[in-house]
Amino acid sequence: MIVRAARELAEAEGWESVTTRRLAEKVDYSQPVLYGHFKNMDAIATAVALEGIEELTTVLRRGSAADGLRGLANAYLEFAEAHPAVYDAMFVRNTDLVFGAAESPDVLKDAFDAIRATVEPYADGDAETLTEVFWSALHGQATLNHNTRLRPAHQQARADLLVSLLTA
Amino acid sequence: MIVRAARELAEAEGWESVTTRRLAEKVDYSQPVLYGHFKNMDAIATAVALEGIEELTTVLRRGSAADGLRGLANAYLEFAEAHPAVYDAMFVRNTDLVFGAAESPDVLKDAFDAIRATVEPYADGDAETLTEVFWSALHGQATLNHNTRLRPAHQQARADLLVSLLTA
DNA sequence: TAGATTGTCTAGCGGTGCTAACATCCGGTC
DNA sequence: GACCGGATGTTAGCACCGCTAGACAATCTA
Repeated sequence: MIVRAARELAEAEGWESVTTRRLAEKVDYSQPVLYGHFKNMDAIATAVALEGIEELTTVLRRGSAADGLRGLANAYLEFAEAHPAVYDAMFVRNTDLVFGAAESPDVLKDAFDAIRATVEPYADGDAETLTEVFWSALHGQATLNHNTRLRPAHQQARADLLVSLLTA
Repeated sequence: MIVRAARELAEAEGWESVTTRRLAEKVDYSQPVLYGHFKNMDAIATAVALEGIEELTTVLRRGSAADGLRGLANAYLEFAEAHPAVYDAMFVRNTDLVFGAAESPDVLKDAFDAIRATVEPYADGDAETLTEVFWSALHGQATLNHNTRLRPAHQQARADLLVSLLTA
């Protein structure tokens, strides 16, 4: 319930508006109650991030099932554009989530595996590295799209060109 | 002088530690003096960003002169790693800088041109889009490297693989 | 010399994350 | 049925934040 409120508020007004007081008001409790459920404010954002990663994994699987690498890329970029605040919590804001390690939460590994499964056929030996490169490229496009540091009209062209670099 | 202090403080302790009070103390003035020189806190970060973009442009030119596309990529990633706070101000934090438009500051256009000049020979027609894609890919690697969301030991392998995708 | 301008200060507003101290209810025990 | 302890909630407050109003001194201009 707290997590849902945080997500809605972040998506509506950005994370800088997600304060403990406003969150408490939204869930109709007093402020210190939040600290009974979460260690601090960042832990709430982390919970939103984990939720988002699970959702991303399913849309990636669906996208790549429908249209391979191109479907994967489009699904990724569409998710980032549709849920920018959640995406921020996942991959931009600092969290204490541990990525790419044995002790990482399973949802993180699942998301990474979803990408790797689709990228693997195009790898020349080192699938792990190509997965990281492809993911990074998508992540770069997602974040730079978001704050209009790239030409908005050419988003699909960029996605297509990235895919063609791997498939060519 | 304010800009230098902000940059040093951000690089030493992160932007969340760059407060008007600490900044004022560092330059040995009282807090309101800052607002005589800058509209607000974000404007100070923007000034740091512009400084950083100029520096990035020169290291990119030097890198690509020495080693072409590979030199460009390495120069970019090394700059981001060496000056993470400045890089944040440039491309991660929200600024009111306008990218990719006619009214953009010249330093922004120069930086983009530095990348395009090196990428262009590998473009199949649309150099502008390939430049955006390549830049996005570098940016993604830089940011995901930074908060250890990729395997630290494989940084060079990722850069090389990205370059090989264009040159192959 | 009188007045305007410039530069800097102290003080304070409303907001932030977070915590200590106190109230209140609710389930289990004699 | 009386009592007690642990949840679960509260109010109040700390130290900090960005930012601004108003007072004051120094300097420049006429």
